[in-house]
Amino acid sequence: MRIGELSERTGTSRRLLRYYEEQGLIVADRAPNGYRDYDDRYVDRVVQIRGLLDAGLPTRIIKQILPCLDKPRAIYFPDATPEMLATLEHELDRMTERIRCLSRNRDAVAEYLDAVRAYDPAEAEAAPDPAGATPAPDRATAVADG
Amino acid sequence: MRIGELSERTGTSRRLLRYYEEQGLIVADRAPNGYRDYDDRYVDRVVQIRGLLDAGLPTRIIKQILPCLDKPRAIYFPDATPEMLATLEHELDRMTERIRCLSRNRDAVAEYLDAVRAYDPAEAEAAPDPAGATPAPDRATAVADG
DNA sequence: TCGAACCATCACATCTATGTGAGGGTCAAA
DNA sequence: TTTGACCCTCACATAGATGTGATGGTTCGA
Repeated sequence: MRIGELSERTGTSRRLLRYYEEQGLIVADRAPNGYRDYDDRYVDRVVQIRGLLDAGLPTRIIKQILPCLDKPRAIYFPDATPEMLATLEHELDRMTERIRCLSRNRDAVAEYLDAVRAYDPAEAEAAPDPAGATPAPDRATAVADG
Repeated sequence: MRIGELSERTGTSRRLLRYYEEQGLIVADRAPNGYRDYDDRYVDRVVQIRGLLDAGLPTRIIKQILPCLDKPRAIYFPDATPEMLATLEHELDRMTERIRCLSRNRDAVAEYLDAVRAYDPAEAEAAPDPAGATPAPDRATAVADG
């Protein structure tokens, strides 16, 4: 497929797809006319890249870990230089730490939202209504037990 | 404590501490001479901010979720505007997605590293040798993809 | 009293991931 | 042949997190 289709299927601008290529995250074949030509599996690959970027990893690290993610990976073993392995171990730790931090905070936010949902404004009669008069917020309805 | 000590205890530059304040993530008391004065609990607070930043959350979102993280939080319920709750729910989803993505990739990297560690070049000598011939090649070229 | 070590604000620089637009090819359909 | 929808490269712009330096005030010990 060409860059426009990949862009649509991944929700990623053409500009960024070219940028990822420039950063060495993806490599595109070229049609005789110079157009980039992408394999189907690039859809998943790009989505994965976007997820990692969104999670805070820089392209230079993503570039390092991407080769670990291909399934038949044994062929890469001889490629692994000691520095690269050290980088990977370090990034592994950082990812674990990120996950821990995110999980902790996500749980806290979830707990907060649960508590807010269980909070009945009728019980706090004099509660001010700062944003508007709508008494029923669209999504925040009773999830907790009544 | 003053900004220098907080900087040392959190491993965060003074510049960034002022930046976080500018972004509304922290609020410092001021001594009569104008110096910022921080409570002890700011150490944890700043570390938490750094963790969230590292995990890819922008300051504007961190600012929103930080109030959810204080333990005696009931007083915030009436403060929660519907838009803020919607933002939080959305961010909750994004955090969950980030965690999922990070976990998946971390596991893949860990699996890769385990495999590399278990990989004994001596065994590869007798085994089908995919690319290189010597036990310690500089860089073997990955042959067939797929 | 002096100098070192803090602190303040302000402004400019940098890096990374992105947007946007200019100037120009390719190609298929009207 | 023209038009419109693609594609190319190149270059400049922006936003967020961060570094660095200028300029000057405060504190404290020698």
